[in-house]
Amino acid sequence: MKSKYQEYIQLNLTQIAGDVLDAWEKDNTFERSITNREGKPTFVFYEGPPSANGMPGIHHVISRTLKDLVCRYKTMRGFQVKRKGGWDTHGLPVELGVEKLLGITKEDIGKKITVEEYNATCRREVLKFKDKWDELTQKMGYWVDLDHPYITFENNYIESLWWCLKELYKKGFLYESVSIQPYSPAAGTGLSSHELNQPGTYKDVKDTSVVAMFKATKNDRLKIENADENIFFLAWTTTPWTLPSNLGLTVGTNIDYVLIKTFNPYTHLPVNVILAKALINKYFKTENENGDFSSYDETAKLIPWKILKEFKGKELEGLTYEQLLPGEANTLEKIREITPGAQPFKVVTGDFVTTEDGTGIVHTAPAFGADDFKAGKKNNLGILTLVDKEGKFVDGVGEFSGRFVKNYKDDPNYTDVNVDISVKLKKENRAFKVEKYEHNYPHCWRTDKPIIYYPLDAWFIKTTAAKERMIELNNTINWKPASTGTGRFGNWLENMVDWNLSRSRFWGTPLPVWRTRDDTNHYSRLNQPKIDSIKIPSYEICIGSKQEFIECTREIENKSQIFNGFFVNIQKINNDSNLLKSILDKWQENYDFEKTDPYTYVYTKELYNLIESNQKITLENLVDANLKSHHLKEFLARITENDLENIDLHKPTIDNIIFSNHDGEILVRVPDLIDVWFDSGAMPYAQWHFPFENQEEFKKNFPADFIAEGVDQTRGWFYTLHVLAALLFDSVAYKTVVSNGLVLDKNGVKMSKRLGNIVDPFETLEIFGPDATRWYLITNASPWDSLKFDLEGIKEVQRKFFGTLYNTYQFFALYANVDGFTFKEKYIPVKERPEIDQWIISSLNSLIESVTKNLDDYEPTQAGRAIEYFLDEHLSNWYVRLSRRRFWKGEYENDKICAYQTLYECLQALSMLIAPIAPFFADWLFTNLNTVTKKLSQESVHHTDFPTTDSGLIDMELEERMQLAQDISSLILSLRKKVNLPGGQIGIKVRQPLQKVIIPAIDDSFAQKIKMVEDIIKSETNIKEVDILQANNNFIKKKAKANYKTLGKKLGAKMKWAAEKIQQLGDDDITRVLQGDFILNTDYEQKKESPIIITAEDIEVSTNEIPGFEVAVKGNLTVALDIILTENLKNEGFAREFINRIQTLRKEKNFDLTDKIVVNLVNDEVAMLPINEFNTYICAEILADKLEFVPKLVDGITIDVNNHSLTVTVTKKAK
RNA sequence: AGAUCCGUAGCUCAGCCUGGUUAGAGCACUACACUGAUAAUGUAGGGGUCACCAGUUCAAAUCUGGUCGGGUCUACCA
Repeated sequence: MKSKYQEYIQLNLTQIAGDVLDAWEKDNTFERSITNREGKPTFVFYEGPPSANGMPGIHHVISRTLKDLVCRYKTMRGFQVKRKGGWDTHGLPVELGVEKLLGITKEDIGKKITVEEYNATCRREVLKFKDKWDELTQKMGYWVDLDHPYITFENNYIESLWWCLKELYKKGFLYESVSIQPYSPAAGTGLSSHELNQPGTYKDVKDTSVVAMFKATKNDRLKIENADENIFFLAWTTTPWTLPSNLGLTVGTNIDYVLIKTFNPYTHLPVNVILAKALINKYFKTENENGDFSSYDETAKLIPWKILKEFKGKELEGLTYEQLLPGEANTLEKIREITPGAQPFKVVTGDFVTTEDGTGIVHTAPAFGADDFKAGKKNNLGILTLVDKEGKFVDGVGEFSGRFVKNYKDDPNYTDVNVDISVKLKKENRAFKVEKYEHNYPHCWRTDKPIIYYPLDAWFIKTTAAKERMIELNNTINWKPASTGTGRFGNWLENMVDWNLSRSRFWGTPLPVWRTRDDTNHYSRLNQPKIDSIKIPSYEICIGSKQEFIECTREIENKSQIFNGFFVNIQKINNDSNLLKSILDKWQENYDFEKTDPYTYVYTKELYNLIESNQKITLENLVDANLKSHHLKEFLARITENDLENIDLHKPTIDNIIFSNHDGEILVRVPDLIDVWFDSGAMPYAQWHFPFENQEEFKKNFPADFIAEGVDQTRGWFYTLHVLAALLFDSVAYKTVVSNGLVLDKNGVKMSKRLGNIVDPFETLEIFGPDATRWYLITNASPWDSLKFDLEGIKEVQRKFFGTLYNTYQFFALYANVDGFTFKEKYIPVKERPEIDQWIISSLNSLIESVTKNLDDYEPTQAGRAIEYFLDEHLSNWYVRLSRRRFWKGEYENDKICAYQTLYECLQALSMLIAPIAPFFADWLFTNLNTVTKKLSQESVHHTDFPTTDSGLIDMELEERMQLAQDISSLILSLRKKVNLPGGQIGIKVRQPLQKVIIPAIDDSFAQKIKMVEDIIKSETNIKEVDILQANNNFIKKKAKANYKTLGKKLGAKMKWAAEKIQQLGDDDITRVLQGDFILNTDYEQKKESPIIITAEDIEVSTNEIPGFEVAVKGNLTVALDIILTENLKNEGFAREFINRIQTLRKEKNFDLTDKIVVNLVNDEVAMLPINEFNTYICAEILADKLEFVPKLVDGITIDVNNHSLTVTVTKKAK
């Protein structure tokens, strides 16, 4: 045990952190903080996995500080808080990084580089910066288990994901469907929403837009005089290339439409058009309404128009129209070939229609828009995809066939087909307005070409099936801030769509669905999408575990079917193509595929071709050719138990696994991978390899009590966690979620590598230390507000908060070491200590209460600010300042011990209170204190219990009194500064004692309060007496002010008048108001008004005038200072000034605090009187044994006391 | 385009929920003081159209509606 408190020369936060970190590592402090709490209730925290293929930034420090502080706090509150780390390792960012590294594009994968090599690179690259992350984690003091993290690419992890998927599959929540997705014809690939949200993808472009005229077919409902013929629906589009694929027009049910008689501005033919009433102004000039039709010709500038009729959208529903751009490829027959029974070319209703743009009638091409697709499906419009995957028109679209809808090939001679379409429509009297339109349109970030929306096959999770339940569950979640939960997240849930799960990529969790060749698949290869959703082909299995590779059982048509798993040796097939050929030959002998099975025929022929031309054969080729497992037995190996351990569940290994059913039909895996968000959303289960292992562990750790991430995860991780918990376990995944805001640079701009305004977290931690950095991040702004990160702010925290705390400790250590205080004396009950001790302990307990409440509420900013306030305003600037003398004066007896015990308690409590936010400094402070006193058995502050409030020690009245003392002292000091002395001198130094201060009391209790703190005021301001003027004196003048709150309610409009009146009330009137009723409008009878009666509660009384004194006022507090300096006071002032000079000399000479000294002065008339008069006092202050005047001094030093020179010697007395 | 957060002193933020009197802190700046905690501290000063507009009200930084600016998320935009 040390007997002395460690003292330091200078505060070095970085060094403290380093030392403490070493100690933590040596003592396994983190591990023990968890094992210590074995058997205690658990507090469950989930770590959102970061991706380690990028460097950590300062913004990671904030969310991790937040997570860490909550976990540390809960640990100190007695919970066991396990924190498993994790790594997000799949996904696009990783793939893109690797592609950049290898200098390849997606198309090269499988060609220039094998999938195997590619994935191996991803696996290697993904944890590239793991060391850096681990370093950051440690240096910033983030306690998380780095030794047993979950890693999303590990087999066990993937297996759990598969279990989840199979559960969803069994419930019918996992389905395949065609959907309209962003697609880049230039790159030949679909794009994820993530890719679409890369910076710079949305660009303002000018496109040719056209308002097309769809001619209505004759119909009774449209039978209108003079308008039976030539009725057109106007519909606007910015993508004229979608017009040949048009199959419907969508109107809004409740939108008002009008039928207008006018002329086509291009052809000048009389037409009647239908559009939304709200949009008339867009196409017609008001002044031309009901213009002259008869004189109109093509030279006329003004086009007359008039409204013939109005409809609601509902009334238009079901009307039909003539196809706009008929061709061979889009005849009704063709449409019905693809979508049997389709009823296209009619008006339907949809809630997505607005009157913001266009005409209020939406041109609907189901293949090229998600809304269109939905509308098409709902109304049986059919589907037409007259543009192929390269982005050009297919055959049979007349003169447009073969033309690219945008310039995808960088053809210098490209002419815009959209313009040509518009021209054609103009000529045919089918265009009402053609113009360039500037809008924001997404582009493929890789090729910089505009994307199109295109139907693609995809797998979905049917989140919409549980929408209501998910909203219900969300309402039980504690969101910080609440608005994110109800707003951003709640809204998102309300507008939920099914989760598009599939990704056509290479590095990710494979979708574990195997199926037989089915003809619908061929559809898509023939460039037509499947329309039937949720259609399960006859043989399809979803694999939920590795075990099922050996054998998977599935109920099909009420029969249990067994599927066996095999490895396919593709290499052998390719090496031994003769063997394959002979198998094919033998099989073909017995069948005439050309007649019985045209698909098999086509694909068998293709397979022969491949063999003959010595090209690579894939598994797909074999399955297409309809080969069965018994045909291929030479190339297959049954999967056994022994294999299971080593199967890599990634591509391409997994794609070489097939299943066969009892007929030998082969099932191959569908090519998709799953969205990486599924990886992270399933971490509650997958991190434990649930349900294959750790079932108990899982139960104890689900759902989470708390998670926290950036607000950008709201629709990312927070959403996927929520979806999976709701669908799989009908539960929330987390009870509290804190979403923190962004970290911006000091100018409020988002940090990005591009702008070079990134703050390096390592450098920051190195320079300022982790504690100051964490404290700054937490207290500067609420976690959910975006934070303008400024290093100056950390500096301020360092100096102001940690500097002050360090100084306070240093002060304590200095004197405690002198006096040998080690808390060995009996504990003195707080109630028996001096009032100032009781006060600071009361404040401390109030602080504990507030910190606890705020941390329980996940409001760390408030907690931190409360601690700052306490330390600065209460402990340092008041308690220590006022108590200073108690520490260094007098004997080591009761009062001094009280002071030590009190300050010690405050420091110890502070070390605990700040422990969650500033873990290193807290432990440093705690250990410095505790190694000497051994008050607590724990070796680390993080193993202690968080302080609890002792409400018996809180004395609100005392705290109020002390506040009063502080305010009064502050007023007196300001008066001292202000007063003018006769000699022209401004201000009186605090060292110069003054006789008295006068404080008028509004009432008796106020007087009583001041009385109780008068000693403090006297010593703090160096004043001899405090004169309290009782309430009922005649000396002071009262002033009244209206209480707007109470009076406002009573008086309303008369308030202003009353306020002025009250302002003017004299002393007597005020007294009467205070004593009872008072009528403000004395002339109410004359004016026939009702009397305005005011009572004590309606006015606030203050005194701001004391005749003959200079006064200072703050609120209802007034002080007046007596500034007359008597000889006696002057002498004392002189003595104190002299003390100050000697003390400075002591310090300059580096004497110890306890050194006794001898002081000699050269005889001096001026100094003689005061110094002799206060000799004893001076000696006590400066620790002098002797203070004498002598005639002459050798080596004397000249000092200046109140503008008077003195020669002195100060010598240390031999011990 | 929708949702959401933000806009108060040169800077960082309180105050807004629950309307009320002269809108507060800290930093920075200036001056003066204090001093055995001293790279600390105190006092004073300058510095604000509380983004803008309208409304409700006796009274608006605060409540309501809108506009503008900034951030973020989401998006399928005809």
